[in-house]
Amino acid sequence: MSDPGLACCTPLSGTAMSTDQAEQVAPLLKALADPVRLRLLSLIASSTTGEACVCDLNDAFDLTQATISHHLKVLHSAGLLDREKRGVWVYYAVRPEALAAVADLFRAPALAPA
Amino acid sequence: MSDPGLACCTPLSGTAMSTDQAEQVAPLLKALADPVRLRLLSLIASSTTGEACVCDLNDAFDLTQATISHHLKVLHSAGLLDREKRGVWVYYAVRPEALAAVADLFRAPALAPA
DNA sequence: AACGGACATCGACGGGCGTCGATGTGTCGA
DNA sequence: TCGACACATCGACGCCCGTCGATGTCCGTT
Repeated sequence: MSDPGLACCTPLSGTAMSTDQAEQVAPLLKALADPVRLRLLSLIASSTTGEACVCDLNDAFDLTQATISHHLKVLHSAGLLDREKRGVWVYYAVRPEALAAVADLFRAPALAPA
Repeated sequence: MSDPGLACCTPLSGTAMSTDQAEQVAPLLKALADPVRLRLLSLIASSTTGEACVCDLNDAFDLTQATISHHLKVLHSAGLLDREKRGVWVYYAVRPEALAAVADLFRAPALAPA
């Protein structure tokens, strides 16, 4: 053998993302990686008051109320949405810090070097 | 009934993400929403030459070569990685434009209004 | 107290995804 | 030419995820 393990190695400088970091960030991106949840987030963020109640969001999709509720729960559990119950209705609002954290992810040197 | 359909509506201003947009962006985020693929991207981006061959990446994980190859294919198919074969080895390099596009997503007014 | 509406939760179903071992393809060296 | 290596592809398996209908919980109204 010609010991090929030596020839191809460009040693990968040290500032790469750790396994723990990756496993911490992936769920956040997984929560965003769904067209329905993206539109939900967008609808809430683009509302005049910065928040929206479930009944509004429900009408924007051809999906069951149970499904919308599930998606909102995913976004809320991921820390992307705030949830506030007022009377009979429940209002969701985006958490700008969470979105900013995601945006910074792709400008951090480990992922966007130049 | 008190016609509750009228009371809770905060009309959702017009600049929300369309269904087509959401279905176009979701696959990109889905490609990123995996801890292994995040680390792969990070390892490649943080290498001194800006690229890495599969044999290097393979050693960084406790996964089969087939699995790493699969993840690299996903990232490549999503337009996040460039692929170049040189001799026996295959080198992958990040496409900064694709990452920038993702970063801009979360600074666009539809998702990050303030 | 009783009814109805808003939203969450539950259980189930189907499809997609991550992982694997095995095999195929291309390249280099002996 | 033959063998070894780097990497891709191919089924196959198990599991998670999106969706649904049905049901539960809370609140306001009458």
